[in-house]
Amino acid sequence: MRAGKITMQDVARKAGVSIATVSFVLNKKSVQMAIAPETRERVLLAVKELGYVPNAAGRHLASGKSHALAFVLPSAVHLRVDAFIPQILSSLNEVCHQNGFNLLVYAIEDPSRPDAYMDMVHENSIDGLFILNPREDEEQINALIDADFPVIVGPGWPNPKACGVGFSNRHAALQATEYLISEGHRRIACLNYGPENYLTAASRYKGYCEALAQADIAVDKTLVAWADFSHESGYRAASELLERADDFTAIFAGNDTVAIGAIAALHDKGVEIPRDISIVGMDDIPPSGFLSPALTTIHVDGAEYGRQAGEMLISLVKGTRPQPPRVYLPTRLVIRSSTAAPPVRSSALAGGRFSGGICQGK
Amino acid sequence: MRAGKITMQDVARKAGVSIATVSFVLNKKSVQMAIAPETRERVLLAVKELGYVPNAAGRHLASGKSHALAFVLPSAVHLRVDAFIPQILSSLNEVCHQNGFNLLVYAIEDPSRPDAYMDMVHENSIDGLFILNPREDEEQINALIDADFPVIVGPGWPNPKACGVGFSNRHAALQATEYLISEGHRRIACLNYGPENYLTAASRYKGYCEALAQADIAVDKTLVAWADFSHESGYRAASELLERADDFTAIFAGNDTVAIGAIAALHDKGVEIPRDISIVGMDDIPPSGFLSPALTTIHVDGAEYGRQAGEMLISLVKGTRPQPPRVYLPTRLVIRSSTAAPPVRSSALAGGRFSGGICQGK
DNA sequence: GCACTTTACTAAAACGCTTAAGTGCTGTTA
DNA sequence: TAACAGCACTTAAGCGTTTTAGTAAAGTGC
Repeated sequence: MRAGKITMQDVARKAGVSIATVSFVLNKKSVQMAIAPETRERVLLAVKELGYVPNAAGRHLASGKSHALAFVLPSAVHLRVDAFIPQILSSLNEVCHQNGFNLLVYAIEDPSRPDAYMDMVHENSIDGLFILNPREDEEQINALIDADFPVIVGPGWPNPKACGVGFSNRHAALQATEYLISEGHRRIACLNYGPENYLTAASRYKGYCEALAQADIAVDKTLVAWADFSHESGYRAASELLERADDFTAIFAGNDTVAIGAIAALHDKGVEIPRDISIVGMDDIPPSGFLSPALTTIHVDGAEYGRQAGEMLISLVKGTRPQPPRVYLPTRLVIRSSTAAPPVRSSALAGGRFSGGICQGK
Repeated sequence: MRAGKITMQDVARKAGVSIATVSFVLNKKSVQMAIAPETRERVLLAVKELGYVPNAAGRHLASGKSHALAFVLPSAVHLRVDAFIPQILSSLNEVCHQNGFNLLVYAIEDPSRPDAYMDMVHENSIDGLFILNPREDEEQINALIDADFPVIVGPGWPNPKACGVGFSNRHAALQATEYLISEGHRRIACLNYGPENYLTAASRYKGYCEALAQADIAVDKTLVAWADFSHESGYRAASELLERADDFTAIFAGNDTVAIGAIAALHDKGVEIPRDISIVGMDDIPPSGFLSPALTTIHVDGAEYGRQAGEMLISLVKGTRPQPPRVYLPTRLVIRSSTAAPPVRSSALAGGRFSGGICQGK
């Protein structure tokens, strides 16, 4: 890169000490080695005057630590369209850099090689892994966890040694669907996001079914549609739903992104929201409060998600098991104006765009 | 991490060759060293049988190459709320991994240390840098470019040696504003995104001014508002605009994100879009086509943006100056339903300044 | 004042790879 | 047949750190 590379050797020479001393001064944490204050100052001065910056590769090789963490996403498409992810990424970025870690992003593109990111582990390019929404069949993940490689997964991951952050997708979907039921809806469609083998999507579907079961409503498969991650797919799935059935009064959407697509579809078909059909989403992505109608949804704090994941992972990398090892973030219902009682009874219920109105704790 | 680390030494022993031979076999590009096919097979077999994966730190130290590229964002807030960025990130992710590079993300959080990412360069943690929307006053960037460190900036970067991808913000804003003018609007408000010293926001503002000038319309500062990056700020700025003036018939929004906020504000004030006020955004983020009304905007291919930036950067890292070194991506106007001709009024026929305010209420 | 700990350092061995320079070969050419 | 070139390797010198083991000098206990 730059012509005259400054190494520890240069600093040592300038300060009149050995490179070991420079190293000890720079890694102050190493208390086992006493350094005279006067020497320390001399070294620090030399560092400043020469503009020395430690070389990452040398440090990496000698210490075995890369000072890098990876954020693994289950799908590149998901990253491209879902506004929930950038919030996680943004706070993860903050936590990492504040703690001196670099942040690698790895979005899986090739579904036939879902664990290609493992190379980063085997190459020793990273010190830890935060895997968003892993599929349960990834045996490699358990191998890593069992080998004490720092990994953060979801809190429901079926390995007692695992550490995780997240929220209960099942419970959140239950909350959303229960709310629709409490408003008087009985014919509630379900618009899933992501393929059926996508664990979070499946959990949300499970929550939907559970809510219906609690209210003694049978799940009607003609009211269940599977979108993928995009707005387009939400639009398409909602259109299909409207063609298949004309008697549902509400839609539970697996996330806000497909909900936005669905709203557009309903709008184009002349359906008025919430007068004719109510819709509730999930995630409370940034635009949700600014739609017309503003979207009723389940709020999850994406920034907190990223922050906690980052902090847990860093603690794991430093050798401390985070306490508690599994964190379920609270989710809360935010009632805005995309939901109301079904057509038979008319009632207006709307919340503000910013506050989101009524909160129902978890 | 894993207990029994396999090194080149192990592979060499197993194949009955020296570690240099293993290295030459693995880095097939190095044609300068001839290897007998039979030996090559033996080495490859040993690699496979032992499950050898090269160690990133060793390779990095010896070669001076980190095999990592960094994507630098000017603001963490921008990342958090702007849906345009994930599209760039997603395709950048793809290009990087296909070419054997890791992708680091660095969003600047602390505006007082805007060049903190430079540490990654000086530490030699990265082989190249893609800086999205850098501020022109970052002298460090020119220092890097002059020192032949691989950097991709915007195509308008004022350094003849610089390589860049992007699109003309000025021209795109011009396109958008010209369209409003061609529809008959004369009183056009401008809702900038980002602070005034944010280069892209300033360029878009410039394009707006230019379009007005071409049509002999004076820029009226009471019709110019500065939001930041978020939907909220767009909402607030549009509200202020409505309070300050009641005679504008269109809004040019600096990006779709603030446009979404503005639409919500107009909606809440009882303004109907596009009947009372037209609005045009910029970027064509994924939800824009699914809003009600669907947003007229300037389309930019975010995925192509990321892909080209990635490819150019990789070519630079490999020592080849990309041809052409500066790419302006096309932008095109996408007309949806948030724009129309201004409300018909007698004074509209006269042209010039309007005396009568338009009916904005109901 | 002798053995001892403590203090403040240094020497040098890793860490795992790349790569320039060298080493025997066999085959070719003058 | 000597000189040389090409082939298929190996040797070994780094790359820039960290860290263990060691050492000289000063301090402490009795």
